[in-house]
Amino acid sequence: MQDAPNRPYHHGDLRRAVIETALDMLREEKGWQFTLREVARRAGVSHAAPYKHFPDKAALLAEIAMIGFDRLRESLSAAKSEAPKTLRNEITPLARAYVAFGTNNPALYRLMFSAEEGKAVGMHLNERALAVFDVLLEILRRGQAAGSIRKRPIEGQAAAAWGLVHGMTMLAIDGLLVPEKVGSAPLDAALSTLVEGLGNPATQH
Amino acid sequence: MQDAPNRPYHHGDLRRAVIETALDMLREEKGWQFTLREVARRAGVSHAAPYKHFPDKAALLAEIAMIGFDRLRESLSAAKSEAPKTLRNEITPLARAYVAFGTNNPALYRLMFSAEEGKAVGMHLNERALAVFDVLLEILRRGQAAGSIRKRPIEGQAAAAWGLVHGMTMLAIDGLLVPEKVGSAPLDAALSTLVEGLGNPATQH
DNA sequence: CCCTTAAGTAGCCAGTGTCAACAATGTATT
DNA sequence: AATACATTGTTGACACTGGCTACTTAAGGG
Repeated sequence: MQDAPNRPYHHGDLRRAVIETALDMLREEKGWQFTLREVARRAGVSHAAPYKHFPDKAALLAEIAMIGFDRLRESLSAAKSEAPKTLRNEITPLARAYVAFGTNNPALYRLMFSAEEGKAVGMHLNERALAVFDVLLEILRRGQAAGSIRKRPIEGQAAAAWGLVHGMTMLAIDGLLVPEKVGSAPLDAALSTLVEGLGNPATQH
Repeated sequence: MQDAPNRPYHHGDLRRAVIETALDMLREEKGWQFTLREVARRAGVSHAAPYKHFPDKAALLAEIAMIGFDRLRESLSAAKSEAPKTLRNEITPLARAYVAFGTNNPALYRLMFSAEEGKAVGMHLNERALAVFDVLLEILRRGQAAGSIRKRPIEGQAAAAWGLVHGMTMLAIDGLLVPEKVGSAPLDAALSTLVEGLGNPATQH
């Protein structure tokens, strides 16, 4: 990662580089220490350079969080297109993709739920975040229409699904899904319980 | 909250006072800013006084987290003794008590899952934390024995229940359970989905 | 009366966000 | 082509915070 010694004075595309570097850092997670100076250091640039592209730290973080939502939505959409078996069983790969995103980008996922000063609410009402939620709502809607999912208010079912995957993601990130407590395949177990809860009992699983 | 002007030089029971103050601070949540100096300030002592009772910040935090587990277990046990209707429906008040604990002590709850350097794992394998989990396991066990809960590996069912309540708690703490996304009574909806997933379909709900 | 304990005071040290002043580079205008 | 200007970097510093550590001072017990 040594910079070329004769790297040009002007980086060329620092804005993007800063964001990329920051995303990398958020993938590593070591202790949620995210400092602007460290970003600059890793980007091979002076500690004040990022200020030419972002007014302050919060602005960079906000932008990155939004990118996080985009990527999460992409992951979910990708997972959705596979496994077209039962509509009802489309929930499982979707949930798996969700948790995988979180465990693969632990600090980024935390940032997206940052809770710093209740700022998270604003982010989650942004259209890019709502688009993620829509992937879930859409599946539930179609499942209900096809009769594979219980007829209940979808927002409530969405709450259950979201709550479960968010919880499992957080527990996984924190390394708390240890066999001593939750057995050897906690995610499998939790997801099948979820599917039983959402699914229409009149249909076979 | 003014200190008596002629407060004695020796506090008398500062250790306990520090812990109490810290617990109060963790109940307020404002931005997860927990500094030793602030604790000392609120306890009305000098910023170095706590060091006579705790080797460092981490030690204080660890002790407080353990107290958190004790209190959570107490809350759950209290909720369990009420509502003795169906065994299966004992899950709901238990879950409600869990989420209530989290929302009432937001920063404390976060601390208990702190994830700082994977330190959370150790805490959660401590007997005082396992005691919390046992409340849940016990109910599931009895429910299975009575036939009101599906016969499945309990650790898996526990994973589902824990994941869901943890997720809902976190979302609630972060203020993300907004009607726009999850409707007006997300917790109710999520819990009934959970109960359907755990419950034995042969039994009426 | 001394000596241990528990408190207070002062300060070090390391980081961090941010800003201001300067330098290099690219771009536009004359 | 030459010069002015705007962009985008660099360097250095400031303010502040927060953990932690000496050293000093009060209180209380043998």
